[in-house]
Amino acid sequence: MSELDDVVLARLVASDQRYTPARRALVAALRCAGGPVSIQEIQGLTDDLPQSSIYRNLSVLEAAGVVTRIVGNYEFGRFELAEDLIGHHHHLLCEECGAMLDVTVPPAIERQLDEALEKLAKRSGFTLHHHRLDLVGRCAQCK
Amino acid sequence: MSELDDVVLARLVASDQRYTPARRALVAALRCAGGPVSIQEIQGLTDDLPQSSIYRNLSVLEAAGVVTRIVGNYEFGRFELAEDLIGHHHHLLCEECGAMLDVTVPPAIERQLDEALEKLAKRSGFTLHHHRLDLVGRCAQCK
DNA sequence: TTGCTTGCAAATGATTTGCACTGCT
DNA sequence: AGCAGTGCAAATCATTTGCAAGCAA
Repeated sequence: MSELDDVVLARLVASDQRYTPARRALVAALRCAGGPVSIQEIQGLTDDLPQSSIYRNLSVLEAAGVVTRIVGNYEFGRFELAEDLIGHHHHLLCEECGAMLDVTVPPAIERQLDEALEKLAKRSGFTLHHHRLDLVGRCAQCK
Repeated sequence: MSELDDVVLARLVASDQRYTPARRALVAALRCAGGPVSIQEIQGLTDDLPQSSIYRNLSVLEAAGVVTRIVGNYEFGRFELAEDLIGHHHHLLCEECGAMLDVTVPPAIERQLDEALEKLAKRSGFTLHHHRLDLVGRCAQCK
């Protein structure tokens, strides 16, 4: 049981939830993925959990703040571990095959961006919680 | 008939499509909206076009390069005029009410960002086409 | 007339939910 | 025993599509 598991367990307990085998399998699958994964990919990574269980347990994990659900371009939903577990990052999104990969922007850029966005948001009376940045293009395989 | 209509007409013709009243109504609705709008909002903005016509015509307009389809946070799809028609911009996204508003980032920031992202993309063997930046938070009304 | 467009209703596909059952505690 | 978690199948919701009728070139 790794450090990550400890944190996950703590958050589930805080939400009055158990850390069941199915949930462990989901967290393990998300951890080894290099980016947000779809339900189908999760089914491949785990031993064929039924879809409904995947959806239901991902909802529980999301409510506990362990998992984040995002949506790619068109397609369906994708899931990843929460940013405070794996660090702030962004995504490379392949227009050809729909793959999504994690990518980290240099802190200097990130900082400048945050400052600029904060000003912009304020100008619109907007309370900024966070930003989302995707790099859209074509991945190495689809070139 | 405005300048925008001329461009739209030209692109539709280039796609072997007509600029019908329904399509004009859609373009007009998208033009007066201050950001990407949902199908429901479009239904409110136009004189109750049937959903299927809205979807079908938006597809035609998207194929002609006039309209871009994006997807908000969870919810459903949203549509806006193509960036080359209304200019490069980003979105303010309200977590509370789901509203999406256009926002423009200062060119200086935009330029630095582009350079940094281009380097990052190259490092992953990725061909960068464009980027997408959303400011997520709470809008003035939902504060 | 010929073919694109329309509008309804039915089909699709991702996601959610009802319900009976299993397995912890 | 009591309650949360499971898995199937049915329901839901946005979106797409088939098809018959309308309209424009």
